[in-house]
Amino acid sequence: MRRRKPGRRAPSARSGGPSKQNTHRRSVEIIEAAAQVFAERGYHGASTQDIADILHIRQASLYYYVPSKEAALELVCIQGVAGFFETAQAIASGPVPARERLAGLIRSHVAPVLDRGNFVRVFLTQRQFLPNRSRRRVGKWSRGLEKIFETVIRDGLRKGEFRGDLDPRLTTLAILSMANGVSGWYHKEGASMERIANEFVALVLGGLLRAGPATRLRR
Amino acid sequence: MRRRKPGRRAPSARSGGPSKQNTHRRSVEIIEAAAQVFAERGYHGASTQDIADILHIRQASLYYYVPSKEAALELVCIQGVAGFFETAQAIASGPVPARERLAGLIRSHVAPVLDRGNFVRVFLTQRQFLPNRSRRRVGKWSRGLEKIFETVIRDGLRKGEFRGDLDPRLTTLAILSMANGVSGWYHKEGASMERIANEFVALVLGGLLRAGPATRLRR
DNA sequence: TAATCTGTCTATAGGCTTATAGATGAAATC
DNA sequence: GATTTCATCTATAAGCCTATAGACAGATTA
Repeated sequence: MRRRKPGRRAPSARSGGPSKQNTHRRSVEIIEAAAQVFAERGYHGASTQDIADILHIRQASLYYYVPSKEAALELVCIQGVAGFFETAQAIASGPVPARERLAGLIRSHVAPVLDRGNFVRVFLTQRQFLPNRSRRRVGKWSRGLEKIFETVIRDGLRKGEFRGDLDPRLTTLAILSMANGVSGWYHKEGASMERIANEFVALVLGGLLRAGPATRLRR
Repeated sequence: MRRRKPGRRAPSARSGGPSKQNTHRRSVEIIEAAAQVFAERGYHGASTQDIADILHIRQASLYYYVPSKEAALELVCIQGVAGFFETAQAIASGPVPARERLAGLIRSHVAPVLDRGNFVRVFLTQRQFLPNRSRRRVGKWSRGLEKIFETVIRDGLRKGEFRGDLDPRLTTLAILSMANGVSGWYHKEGASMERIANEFVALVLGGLLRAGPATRLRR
């Protein structure tokens, strides 16, 4: 929809708004509602009216809490990645073998879909619509996360835990694609997140083939 | 200005627009442009003006070829899945072992990203915005494709090719998530599609762990 | 009690968007 | 040469969308 600046310029920063941070209970609700409609209809497909409807307030009232629709997207996206990076880093630097660290990374990567599914989905699919500045910022976190996975995989390769013929970069992308996909179908499947994570770990580490030299695939 | 070659069509039965199918060269270009902007900006984020800009025609001229923006999305999505199903079915019913059929399914699933990336991406990420009727239709194809993967996996399980403890449904979703993810990063990576497909097949069948009983993960 | 703060409301400007109507000129056909 | 067809153009209606301005009532504070 790509709107230009509508209306005239405000003489100064808006005087209203919740005095402090978005620590208000209501601010949290607003961002949750935004996450929900952005997840359901996409950023451009969602209107601020949709968000207001969920909260049973008027569309204009949103602007008491959030300066713009874009800012709401930014807040949602940030909450969609928040914690991922730190958690992953802690796991990746643990003292256990690479395969266990990778298993931990996978588990911790899919887990947030459970309680922050809307935020994760919006981050994964709508962050491209952020204004340049914040898009680059969340992009960095994203790439940082990739690097963490990749480093663990390289580590496992170097130590001989993993097959020597695999490409660390492509393997990283494959695992992340798999894990990120969960947010798209979790709510439609009956499986628990724990079971999904276990299955993913087993698949990534062991593959489908029954163990034994006779069944290895020729390449 | 900038007129194109005459269309050389049989007299049209309908009032406006190219008489037959979208067999027009120009119609093809229109849908390709739509696929491009829908892939880049999303269905709701793209305007018909954006499509027209690519083609260097006026926004209103699009309506000579396409009755509505929604119809354009439908055409793009249909081309995004077209062939997938038939190809997959042919591979799945082949006479080779399940692991080879699965490998073929994976290869044929990622391949179209090469030459129809925009269509595939739109299908994967924008089909939710189709009007109910066509959304259900492409949804059926989608679920049919899942079923094909799942059937091959169950087959490999039954015949003892695959590990007996894996969940066919979750494994299917994992593999499809992985394969579908490719459309999101292929254009940013240097790897060829063939290499990606090979890597995926190796990962899915063999896993990361170096073969041998000592390295199997405890669950 | 008066003054201030808080959260929400009404009203609306200004812009973008989809889609329709009808005009137009070049090419094809009669 | 006249007529029809094709592909595109101009103009515009009608509607939705974001964001701003300012009013207002209840709660809080001085």
